Amino acid sequence: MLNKEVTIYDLARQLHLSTATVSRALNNDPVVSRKTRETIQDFAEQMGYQRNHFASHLRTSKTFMIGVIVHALDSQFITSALAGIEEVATKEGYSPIITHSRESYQREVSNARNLFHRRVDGLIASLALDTPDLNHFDIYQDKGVPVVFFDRAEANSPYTQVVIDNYQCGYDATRHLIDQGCRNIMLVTGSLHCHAYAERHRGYAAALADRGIPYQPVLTNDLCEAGGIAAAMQILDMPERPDGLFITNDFTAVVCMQTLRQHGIRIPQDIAVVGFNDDEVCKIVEPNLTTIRYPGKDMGEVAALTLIQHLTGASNLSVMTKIVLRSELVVRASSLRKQYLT
Amino acid sequence: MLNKEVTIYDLARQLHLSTATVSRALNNDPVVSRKTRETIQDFAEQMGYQRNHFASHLRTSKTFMIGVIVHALDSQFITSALAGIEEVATKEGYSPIITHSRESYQREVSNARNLFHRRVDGLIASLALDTPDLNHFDIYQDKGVPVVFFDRAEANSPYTQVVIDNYQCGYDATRHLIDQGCRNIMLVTGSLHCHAYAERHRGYAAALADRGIPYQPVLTNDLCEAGGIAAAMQILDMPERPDGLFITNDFTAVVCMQTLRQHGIRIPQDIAVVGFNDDEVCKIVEPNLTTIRYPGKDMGEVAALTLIQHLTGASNLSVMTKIVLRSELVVRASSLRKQYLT
DNA sequence: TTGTACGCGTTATCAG
DNA sequence: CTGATAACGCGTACAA
Repeated sequence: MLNKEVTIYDLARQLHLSTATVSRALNNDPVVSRKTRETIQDFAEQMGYQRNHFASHLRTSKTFMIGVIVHALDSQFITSALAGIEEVATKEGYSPIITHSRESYQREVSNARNLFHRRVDGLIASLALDTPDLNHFDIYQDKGVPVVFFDRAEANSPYTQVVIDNYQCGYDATRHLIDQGCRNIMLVTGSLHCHAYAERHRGYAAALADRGIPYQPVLTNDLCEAGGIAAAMQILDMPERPDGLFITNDFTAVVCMQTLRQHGIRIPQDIAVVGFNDDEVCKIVEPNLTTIRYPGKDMGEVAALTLIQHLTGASNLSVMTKIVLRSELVVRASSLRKQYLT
Repeated sequence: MLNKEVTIYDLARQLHLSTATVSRALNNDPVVSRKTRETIQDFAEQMGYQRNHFASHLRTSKTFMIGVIVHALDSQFITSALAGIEEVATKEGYSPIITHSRESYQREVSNARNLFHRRVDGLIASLALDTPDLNHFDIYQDKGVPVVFFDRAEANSPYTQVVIDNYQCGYDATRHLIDQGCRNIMLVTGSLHCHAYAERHRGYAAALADRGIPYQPVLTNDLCEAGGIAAAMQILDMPERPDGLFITNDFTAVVCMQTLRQHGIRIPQDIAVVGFNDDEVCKIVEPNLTTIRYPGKDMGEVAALTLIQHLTGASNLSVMTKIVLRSELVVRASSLRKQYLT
């Protein structure tokens, strides 16, 4: 149990070499003769030597840890992104420390501090809904620890962001509904203080304006199960119901759609629906949900790779302000209303 | 950018005290006079001092990091468990390092090594499907680093496990199908080498035996989307189709069910279906899926709490071999076949 | 190509 | 109650 750890001292002593040589050999420093290097490496292996990262990092101040802050864990998009981050990071010899703000600015701040405390080499973050500013990342900026935002980022910040073109997505989704004959299209989305949602909203409004279609007041809510039901109930209560819905979250869209159907609304004949993310549930719900494909895994991979390449000096984050990934409209039955029009 | 870190030396020098006193004060050691302690703490705060965990842990060999190995990230059950782990760990001052074996024994081994390397204070793990033994955890055992398994654990191991009663779940699900008039019940599940699946299978067989119903050959597959489709196709090809299906994964069950329906099978009239996990999709698919509720978040919380209490000495893992959480059958439309029987 | 010796920031031991 | 000092294990000038 309390087996003393094997250290480079032990190796050095038993091999009648100096710790310096051992250290160099273990780091594969070519300055050490190939033969000596191999002898040392083999012996280390055999002795069950394991580098003590703490001592090592105390010297080098590199931790090979990457901090991650996500705003949620119950979203398929986010967990895909995490899978991407984990995969790339592990391959490159970094370990991600994942924290979770649960959409709380306060927890986001404390996570940021905590990770900084732990001396992560870099940070990947997606903002909480109510995050008003980026001041809690100043410590990173000040100390030159790179930060990459993904998904939820602020518009103008000195940090690199990996995102999709939310404006275009909003435009495309809305345009598609218009093309399907909708003239009274309602947007159900998250807080417009969040830049991503604001952009989708801007795209929505632009698509309407381009066709001279009147703008509808927007419904904002938490985009959870309750939000979907609430949206449906509000729509049912409206004197003049919309004929198209663009809901910027698949799960909420699905719940909303089902609630509407339970009250006799036909999808897509009465109301066409478009979601956002392309979660698996889109292909399960009846009718299958039209949505925007949002490549979570790719986004995680790109964010991690970008950060790590910066850390290894292979590239430089400061020249890149924004990386935009491909996203696209995926048309399924829930929005194909045109065929039913007389 | 290259602001030199504030260290206890800086504090000591400026306060005309020794580093020993400063260190003690920062750890709130009551041996230091209250007044001195406060002076030091205030000054540290004001100077923006931050403890260097690496130096500290080099001395104490405590890292306040918990390793986590999961077999998947694309499962709602697992991400709920992760949320539970993250929440408890953070509250207790620990940071989880999450790794992902993607159902690969090899990656599980390398994750285990890597986390051990990083000197985590403890480990929480759920095994990959094809993990043949627990030898890769011997290093933890040898060094006295506690390990807790959850969800996927081995039957007889010296490690504490947090699980549900998979035998009982299998029994209850099967019994329910029998009660609904099914007499030809097929089990679709993951590899029976995995203890959890083996237990569900044992429960299934026992329920059949108790009622003298013939046992059906079991269909095992990867319990993914393709697995659901494959299972459906096999069933469609059978000369004598089952009238009940117990599929030990909701998503697979849903896909299977939909494929069957596309081929004219009525659910539950022709075939009643029961899933496993109680993912959100159960309430979205038509008909709603009967399933076993598997409390992911609770399981994560319990696993983390158990581990941390052991670490803090508040309890002792070695006396607990197994913690069984509550699980239950949730009946929905997909299995209510009795009403249709003449 | 290898060795010597010091420093990284803390905590622990011992002595005051 | 406080101080001096030796570890902890590693990496790296500098010297040989």
